[in-house]
Amino acid sequence: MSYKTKQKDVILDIIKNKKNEFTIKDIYVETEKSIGLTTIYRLVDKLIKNGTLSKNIGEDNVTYYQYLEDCNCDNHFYLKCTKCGKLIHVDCDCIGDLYNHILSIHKFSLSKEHIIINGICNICGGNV
Amino acid sequence: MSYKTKQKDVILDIIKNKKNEFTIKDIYVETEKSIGLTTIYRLVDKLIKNGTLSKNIGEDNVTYYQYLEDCNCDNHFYLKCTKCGKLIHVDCDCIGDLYNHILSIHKFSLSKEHIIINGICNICGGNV
DNA sequence: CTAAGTGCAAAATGTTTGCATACTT
DNA sequence: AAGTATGCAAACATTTTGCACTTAG
Repeated sequence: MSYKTKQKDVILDIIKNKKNEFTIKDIYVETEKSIGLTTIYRLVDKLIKNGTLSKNIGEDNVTYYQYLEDCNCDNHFYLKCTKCGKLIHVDCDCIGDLYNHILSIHKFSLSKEHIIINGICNICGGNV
Repeated sequence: MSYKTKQKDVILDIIKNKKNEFTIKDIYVETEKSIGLTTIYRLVDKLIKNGTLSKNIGEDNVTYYQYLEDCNCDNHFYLKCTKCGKLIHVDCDCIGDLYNHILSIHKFSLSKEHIIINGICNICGGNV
C-alpha cells in the first residue's frame, strides 16, 4: 500500500529533527534541492492526514508545519510559543480535567490527540 | 489616522454577521464583487492585527477567517468544531484555572484573549 | 489641502496536476 | 508484472505591489 523510498526516508529524517515550525521550502533547501518540491508537498500532505504534522498559517501568510512527536501518554497536549515558535509537549492531568469538564458542562468533545494552545513561553516572556 | 469609508462599513457588516469560518472570496462574492479584492485583503489584514479576526488554514489549503466577537468577559475562550466550523464562545472559570495552573506549573503564559481549542461539537458528535 | 483608502492590472508566490519515467514489492 | 512514487513543466490559485485616482477629515 505504501512503498519505502529514499526520498521519504530523507524527508522524514529532516522533519523528525525539527523542534520548531518549518516550511516546505526549509525542507527543500535542507535536502539541497535534491528532492522535488512536488514530492515534498505530497509526503507532507500525507503526514498531515495521519497526524504526524500540524499545519498553520502565520500573520506573514506563510504556511508552517510542525512535527508532533509520537508519544504514549494518556493526557497530553502542546503549548506553542507564538513568539519563538517552539512547541512544548506537556503530559499532565490538567488537560484530562479540562476535557471532562468541557464535555460534561459545555457538551463539547475536545480533540484527544492534537490540542495546541498558544501563548508565550517563559524564555520569551522574560523579555517582554 | 483611519478613515471611515463605505467599503469598510460594508465589509465589516458582512464579517460581523458570520458565525462560522469564511474566506476572502466569500466576502467578495457577498458584496457582489462591488468591492475590489485588494481592498478586502487590506482590511482583513488589519482586522487580524487588531484581533477582530483569526486566521487558519484548512486541510484543503484554503485560508479561512473567523470573526471573534467583542466581549467583556474576564475568563473566556473559544471552542471550534473542526467538523462544522462553528466557533463557540465560552465564558467559564475553567480557563482561568487552566491559565493559572499552566503559568505556575508549566511556566507558560497562555494567550489571554484568543484561545481557540479544537474539537467536535455535540451536534456533529451525535453523528459519529 | 493632506492623509488615507480604493481598485485595476501586473507581478510574485505558493500549490496542484498531467504525464512519462523509475522504483518497490 | 502491477502498483506506487518521483520530478519536471505547465496550469492554477492566491496574495501582494505599483500606481493613478478618489474620498474623508
